[in-house]
Amino acid sequence: MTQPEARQTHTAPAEAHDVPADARALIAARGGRVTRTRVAVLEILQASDRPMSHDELGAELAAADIAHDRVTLYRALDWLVEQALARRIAGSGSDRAWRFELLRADGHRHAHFHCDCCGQVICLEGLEPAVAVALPAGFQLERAELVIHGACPDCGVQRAGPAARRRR
Amino acid sequence: MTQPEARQTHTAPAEAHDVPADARALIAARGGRVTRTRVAVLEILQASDRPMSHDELGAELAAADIAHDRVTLYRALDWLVEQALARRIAGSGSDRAWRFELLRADGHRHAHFHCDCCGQVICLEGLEPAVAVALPAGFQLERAELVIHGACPDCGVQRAGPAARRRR
DNA sequence: GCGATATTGCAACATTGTAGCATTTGCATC
DNA sequence: GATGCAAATGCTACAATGTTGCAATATCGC
Repeated sequence: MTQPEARQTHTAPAEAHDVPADARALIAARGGRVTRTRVAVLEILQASDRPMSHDELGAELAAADIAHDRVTLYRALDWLVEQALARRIAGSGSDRAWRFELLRADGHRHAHFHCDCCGQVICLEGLEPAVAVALPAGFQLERAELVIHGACPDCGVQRAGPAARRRR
Repeated sequence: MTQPEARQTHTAPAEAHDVPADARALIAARGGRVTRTRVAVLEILQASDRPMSHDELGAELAAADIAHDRVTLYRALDWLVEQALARRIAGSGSDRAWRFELLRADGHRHAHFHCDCCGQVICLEGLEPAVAVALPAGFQLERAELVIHGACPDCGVQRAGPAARRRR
């Protein structure tokens, strides 16, 4: 998994009040048990500005020296989604893994940018899928997912030829 | 696999002009060998009005009594995509399989509707993702994928309670 | 019909996710 | 601080979806 390990993430104790709310409190408030993995996962997501995959989360946990099991991680994420603390977005591109991002209280929705080059997914804050579209009769709209594909700033510059764009 | 040559597979002369172009000709024109699986896959896609997954294609092939291998099917589809005869769209929802649809010569793009109930994907012809959006500096747009989630006409009516909407 | 080589078909493996179940842990209570 | 019990964990297995390598086969130009 081409992942340059450890991105900006990590919440140093000093900046604990930067995050929306205390992870432990959020978990406890929902009647869930405050466990190692849940707290860590929630904190990592709070510190991240883009959706993360199981794999990336796992790497972060490992980097932080937090013992965890693959299945437990899946279950912790499932729980967060179930409790409406996070939301699951479909992997776009050839990367068929789920990604997770914190759900904002304001129900804010935004589009995502998928870099076909490095596979990274980035939130496009200012871009709300304006789908007041007229669906054919009978279809019930629940939500719209908009994914923009292309090259991110990092990849855009070093992109040499079309061969570099093999699907990923 | 005793194949009585000149198998005249489908393509009943009468409906030959229904399909965009003869599958065999399309394949040959691109320098590819005209093989059982490629022709059949292309014809099935031509006859379908919605993107199909490997699985669905495989079922169609089986139904038409066309011997095929799982890997061969994958490769035939890869080839079609490579030759710009088809395009691959990411499975949305929890269904992480690719789906394929014929690429129209006019480069027409449209959005897709994913039924969260039955998992079916349908083309929304009249709906082109209007993403003349202003991407942040540095991002290069290549294409936009718009997926509308909800319930299709078939599922919409019989949808009883919220329990029926478990992710799928 | 023949030969070169593009495709196939098979088996093995990779990735991502789930299910079942015994063991451990968090936490309310004593 | 000790205790009990359900909630979580951490295994191991398994399922779904793809991919890779390679020998056997079928296409197609001659």
